[in-house]
Amino acid sequence: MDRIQLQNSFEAYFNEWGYEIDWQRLTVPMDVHVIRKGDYLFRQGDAANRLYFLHSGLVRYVSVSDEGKEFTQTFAKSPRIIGSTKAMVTGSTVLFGIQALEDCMVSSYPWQAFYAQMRHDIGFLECYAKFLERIFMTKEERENAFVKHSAERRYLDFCMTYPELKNTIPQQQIASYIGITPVALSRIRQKLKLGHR
Amino acid sequence: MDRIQLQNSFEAYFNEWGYEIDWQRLTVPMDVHVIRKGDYLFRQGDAANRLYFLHSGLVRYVSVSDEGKEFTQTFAKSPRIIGSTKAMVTGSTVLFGIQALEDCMVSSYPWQAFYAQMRHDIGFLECYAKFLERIFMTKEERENAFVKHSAERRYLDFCMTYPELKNTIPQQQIASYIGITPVALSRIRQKLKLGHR
DNA sequence: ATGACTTATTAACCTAGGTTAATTCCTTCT
DNA sequence: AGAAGGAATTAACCTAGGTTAATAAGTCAT
Repeated sequence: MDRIQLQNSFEAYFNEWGYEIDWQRLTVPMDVHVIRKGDYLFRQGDAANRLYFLHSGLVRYVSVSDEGKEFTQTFAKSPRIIGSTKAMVTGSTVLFGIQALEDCMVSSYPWQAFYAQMRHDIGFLECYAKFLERIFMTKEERENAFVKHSAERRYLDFCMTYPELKNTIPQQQIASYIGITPVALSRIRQKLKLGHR
Repeated sequence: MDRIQLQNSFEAYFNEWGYEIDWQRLTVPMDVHVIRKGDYLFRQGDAANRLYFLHSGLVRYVSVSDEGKEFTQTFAKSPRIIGSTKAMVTGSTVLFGIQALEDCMVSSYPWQAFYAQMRHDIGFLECYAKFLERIFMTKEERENAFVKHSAERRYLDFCMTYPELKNTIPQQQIASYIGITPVALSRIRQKLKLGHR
C-alpha cells in the first residue's frame, strides 16, 4: 500500500459512518508506521499525541503498574482509530503502550494540527463525537464488569466478545485483560472444563 | 429560579467552555425537575434518553447488580451535564439510576430532538466532543484504579479527589464507589487511623 | 532431533476482602 | 427524654484470587 492508498482508506473509514467530510481541509502530512508482531507503536511514557489509524493487523493497549505488572486495557483490530485520547487532548505523556499482536500497518497525524484543521468541518466533528461516544460506552461496560462480575464471568464474557482472539493470543494476555494472573485464569479454565463433562 | 433563568444558566455553562454556540437553533421545550434529597431523577431500567443539566445540588449514579448489591458509578456536583450517554445515544434503557444526595434542581431536553437541532452548530459539537473526552478520561482512570490499585489506595484517592464528600455522605456510598463493602471500608479506616499514631 | 526458551498447568500456601451477626453509635421522630 | 431505625464498628469465619515454585507442554533455532 502506498501513501495515497493509506490516506484514502483512512478517509473512507470516516465516510462510512455516513457523514460528509471535507477532506480538502486536511493538509497536515501523514506518517506511516510498519510494526512487526511484538513490537510497539509507542510505549508508556512517550509523548504520543498523534491520531493513529490501524489499517491492518491487531494491537493491544498495555500499561504497566508501579509493581511492574502488565495490564491489557484494550484489544483493537483494524480498521480502527487507535491512540491515547488523553495524551492527544491534554498533551500529557501516554499511560499505556500499543503493542502489535500481528504485523501492523498504521498511519498517523499530529493531533493538534489535524484537529485545528478539521474542527471546522461539521461532518468530522460528528464522527469524532460518535467515536468518543463509542469508546466511552466501552469503558463504562468494562468498569461495570470489574465491579459487578467475577473473574470467571469476565472470562466467559471475553470469549463471547472476542471469539477469534480466544485461541490466537497467549493466555497471559487474556488474563491481563480481565484483570487476573495467568495462574488464576488457568484454574478457571480447568474448572470450566470439568463442569462441561 | 424560573424557566428562563434555568435556560440561561444551561446555555451559560456551555458558553463558558469558550465556543460560540447559536442557541437560537434550540426550540425543543425544556422540562424542569425538582428532586428532594434521597429521591431519584430516574431509575435503572427507565427509558431516560434525555439530556439533563444539574443546576444545583449533588447526585450519584447508582446501579444495582443481579445479586441486589448497589454500586455507585459517579458522584456529580452542579453545575454539570448529567444523564446516561448510552441511553441517549443508543435509545436503550438506562443501566443506572440517578439519586439526589442533596435537594437538586435539574432541567432536561429530549436528546434526539435536541441533538437534531444542535448538530448543525459547530460550537455545540466541539463542546459536546470536549464533554465526551472528559467523561471518557474519567472512566479510563477509574478502570485503571480498579485493576492496578488496592481498595486502600482507592479510598485514599477518593479522599483526595472528593475531600468535601468525605465527611458529608454516608460511608456505605463511599464504599460502593470504590467497589468494596461498608465492612471492608470500616476495616481500612481503622487500619489507617492506627497507622497515623 | 536436540537443546533453549517461553507458555501453561498444577499444587501449596497466603491475603484482601466478602459474609454474617452482634454491638455500639447517630439521627430523627414523637 | 425516650423509642426506633439506620449507620458504623468489630469479630469470626470463608473464599476468590495472588504468590511461589515445580512440572509439563509448546515453540523455535540450530
